[in-house]
Amino acid sequence: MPTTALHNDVLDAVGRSITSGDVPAGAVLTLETIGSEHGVSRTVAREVMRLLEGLGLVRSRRRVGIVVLPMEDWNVLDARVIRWRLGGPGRDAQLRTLTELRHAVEPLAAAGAALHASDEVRAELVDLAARMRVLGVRGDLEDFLALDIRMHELLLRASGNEMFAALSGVVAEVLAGRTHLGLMPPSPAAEALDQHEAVARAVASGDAPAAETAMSAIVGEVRRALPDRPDEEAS
Amino acid sequence: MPTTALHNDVLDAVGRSITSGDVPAGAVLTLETIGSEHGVSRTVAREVMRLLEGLGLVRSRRRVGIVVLPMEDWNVLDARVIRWRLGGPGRDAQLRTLTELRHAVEPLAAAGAALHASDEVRAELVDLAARMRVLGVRGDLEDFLALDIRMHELLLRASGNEMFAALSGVVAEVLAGRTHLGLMPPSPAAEALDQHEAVARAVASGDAPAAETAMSAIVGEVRRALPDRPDEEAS
DNA sequence: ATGCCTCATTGGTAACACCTTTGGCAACCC
DNA sequence: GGGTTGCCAAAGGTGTTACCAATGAGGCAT
Repeated sequence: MPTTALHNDVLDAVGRSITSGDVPAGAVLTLETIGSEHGVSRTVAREVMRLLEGLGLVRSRRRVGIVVLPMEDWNVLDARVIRWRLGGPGRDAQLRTLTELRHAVEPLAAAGAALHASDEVRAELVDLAARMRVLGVRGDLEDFLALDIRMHELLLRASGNEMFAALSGVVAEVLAGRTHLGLMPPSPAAEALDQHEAVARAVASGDAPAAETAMSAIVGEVRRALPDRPDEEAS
Repeated sequence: MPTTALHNDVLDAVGRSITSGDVPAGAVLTLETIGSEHGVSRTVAREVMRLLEGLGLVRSRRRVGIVVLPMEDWNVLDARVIRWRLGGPGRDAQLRTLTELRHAVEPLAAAGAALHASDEVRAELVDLAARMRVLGVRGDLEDFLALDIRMHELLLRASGNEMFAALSGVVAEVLAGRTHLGLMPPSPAAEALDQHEAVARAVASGDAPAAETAMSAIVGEVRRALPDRPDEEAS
């Protein structure tokens, strides 16, 4: 809860209604309707609108109102937009594109971590991988998830690239969404546990290429486990 | 020019002063100072502050004011933040991290384009690569840049992943920054021209792995050409 | 068609009341 | 005396209302 509840509530409500497609592109809102719809004054409706404009969801034009923009204009990399879309009807497609993004970024981030991580981080990664194995074989999905998130976050933050680090929240949300949506097997695949340990070992020993390939295997596996896109070649 | 000039001017000014480190983390502003500093009312100062808050640059707290946040909290993937940082003193480091991001994303995007691009896009890519060779050997950097940007933008947009597509503006800015900052040889390397043609051919023929490796070569080459990282924080 | 007018709606300002938090100050207890 | 507690006042964001300016879409008249 960064700011006050008021703005966030209205922002969330309007943002969700747009990203869900409930209010389609081309639709026109006015400050008046936004305000009265949510019981706030025109001033805060304007601030909310500014935020939405900053996210590329709408564009305000004089005399006409606040027009909803098509998806091409959205800041789809923004954490709020991602969260809204993950909560809406496009959830599956969103998970797919995010997983592809992970596939692009996380291997390189792991390689970077192998080069730049502090000794503390290297040690924690090894520890995390070991504990993940324990929880994994036990089938304790919820606690496993927490460690999984922690591990990926650590790697991204230690990558030496703040662009990658900025994606750690997104990755966390993808991981959480995956297990809470029942897209995980009852107990993580042994291969996944192996690969997590491989990444931790590679980072700990500063072997960037090994970290990259191991991480690539992790994400690639997940990607394959996801519902295939309609027109993609059947694997 | 998304919104009105007024907001953008103030937003740019304050955003730049923060991202440049001119106003350090922990510094405290007030709506009053922002407003009077830039000759605007408190209301628009508040809207600007909300935007900055949305970008993770500041956080407003009652009774204390608007505190500048450390870089870890910034939305470094936002186009505005990137633009500000590219114009500031951290430009070189920013170019490095962005190039790493390109290295992560563009090969996968090219592979995606090989699978999903329309026939028109495939044809345009081949045409672009051919014209790039002509301009490249001629040493016409400015026109070459335009085609280069167009080609990368096309690939990202055709990748079938809106996350990748959302990065096309960023890539364009990196490419432009690179040539305008004199980081390009007087005439593009022959190998780069070859690889661009290879990408175009691979996408045209639907060969995703070839497109991926060729694009990886393009970005990897650029990455190597960049000044090696100067041990992070050397002022 | 062309040009002008109207008016809805955003852009921007000002003044106000409210609420939260901070920091000081004093009282109080050990 | 020193530290804890409690109260108070001011600072500054939060939210509202009222008001006017600018603008551009659509209609109307020529």
